[in-house]
Amino acid sequence: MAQSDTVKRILDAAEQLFAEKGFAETSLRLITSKAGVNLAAVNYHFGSKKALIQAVFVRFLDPFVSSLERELDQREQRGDSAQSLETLLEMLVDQALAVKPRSGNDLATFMRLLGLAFSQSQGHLRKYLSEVYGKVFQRYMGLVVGAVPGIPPQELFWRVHFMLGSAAFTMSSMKALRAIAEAELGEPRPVDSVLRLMVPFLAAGMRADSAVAAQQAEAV
Amino acid sequence: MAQSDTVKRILDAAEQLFAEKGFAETSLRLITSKAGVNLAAVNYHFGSKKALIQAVFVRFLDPFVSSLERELDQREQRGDSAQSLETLLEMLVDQALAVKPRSGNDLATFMRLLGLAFSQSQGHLRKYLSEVYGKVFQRYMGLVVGAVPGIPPQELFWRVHFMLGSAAFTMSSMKALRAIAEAELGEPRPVDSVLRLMVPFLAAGMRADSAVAAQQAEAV
DNA sequence: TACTGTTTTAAACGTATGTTTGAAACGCTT
DNA sequence: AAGCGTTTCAAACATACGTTTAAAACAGTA
Repeated sequence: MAQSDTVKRILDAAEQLFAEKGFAETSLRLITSKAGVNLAAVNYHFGSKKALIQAVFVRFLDPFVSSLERELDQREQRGDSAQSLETLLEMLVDQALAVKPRSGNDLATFMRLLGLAFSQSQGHLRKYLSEVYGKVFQRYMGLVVGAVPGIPPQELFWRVHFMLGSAAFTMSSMKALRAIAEAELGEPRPVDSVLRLMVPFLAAGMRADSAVAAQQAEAV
Repeated sequence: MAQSDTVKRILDAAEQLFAEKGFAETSLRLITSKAGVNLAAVNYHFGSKKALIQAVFVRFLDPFVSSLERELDQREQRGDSAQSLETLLEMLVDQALAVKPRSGNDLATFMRLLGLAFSQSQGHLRKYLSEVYGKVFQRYMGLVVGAVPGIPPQELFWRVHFMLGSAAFTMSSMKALRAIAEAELGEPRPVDSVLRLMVPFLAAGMRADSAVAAQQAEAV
């Protein structure tokens, strides 16, 4: 028969708990009890906690990346190689929104995990991610660079990560922020709408005059 | 005589190690051995590990906040109530750069701790920080809002948090990102330079045309 | 049904952690 | 020098962790 759903239940529980509490703060006992499986199941099916962490990332990142690559291929064959920055950003938003939701898995979980991969990993996970997914990242980066002329590549590198930070932080605190927004402004705005709100913000930031140039202009 | 320097040595070691590895990943034994003091010293002088974490934040955040408040007072008395967004952002950068460095304490450590305060949101630390430092934060944000006219308040609310996200994420991943940047671009850019890179990016994003207006314009 | 490989289970292992303890060492006053 | 409160120290404590083990339960095949 097909493999029991133990593996899937472990991945589901781990994904959710990692996103909530981080890696070190989430114990295997917490994961397995939430998943309703035996403690030893993790080491039996995955080998170790480290391997489980990697497996969680592979499962949620692989479909996203393949989908993104497919979309990039399509646009390339259609010939529209030079795209506006807004189009490129909207494309990311659409891909993120297209990831099929699992049990207790929403967009916020996805983004929070992505943020954790950068801020919490001791080099081991980050290295793995950049090795496996670095190619798509660079391909996308190339299009972004092409859409933002006149900015030195070093500065562009940092701006892309400012962008990533905006997304990761906003999405990971989305629930809390929406509650605050509702209490203060009385307007509950849908999640995907908030995501789209980011597009003009980020696009304008990416296209801003170079920092050095701006400082020189101010000094005059 | 005055209290021995055990407390200071513990705080120095803890500050550096927390910034490097995070809270959960840093053991008291690692801290005390790096500080050259006995293991029990932490619980004797601080009471618990949690209390030590808070003490570390108080020590490096208090001077920063007081200095920031003093600067805000001065500008208020000088009458320049309406300031450009860039000026306000640069002000934050300057205050961060002005914190006097201790042994083995540089700007990167400061930034990483600040980022951890947000990203390690799970728990008492964030609540404590917002209670103690929330007043200055709101005062500063009021000035920021005043510097960005013509944007609906709901959208401004989210943009402020996009900004916050860029800063928090970049700060907490600063070290990792600098390593990547060096590997890919071969150019090690100093930390304060990265900080200043954020100013035009964030300012432009804050001032971008409203999302709805931008979408309508694209549809034409 | 008996056999075989896979999966699950309860229990234990070894290690690392935060914390506590009681005695020793220290610094200061008298 | 004697006394006293404070600080340091080595050692132990209790707990939680990731991992391993060996037996039991299971599923499919002959």
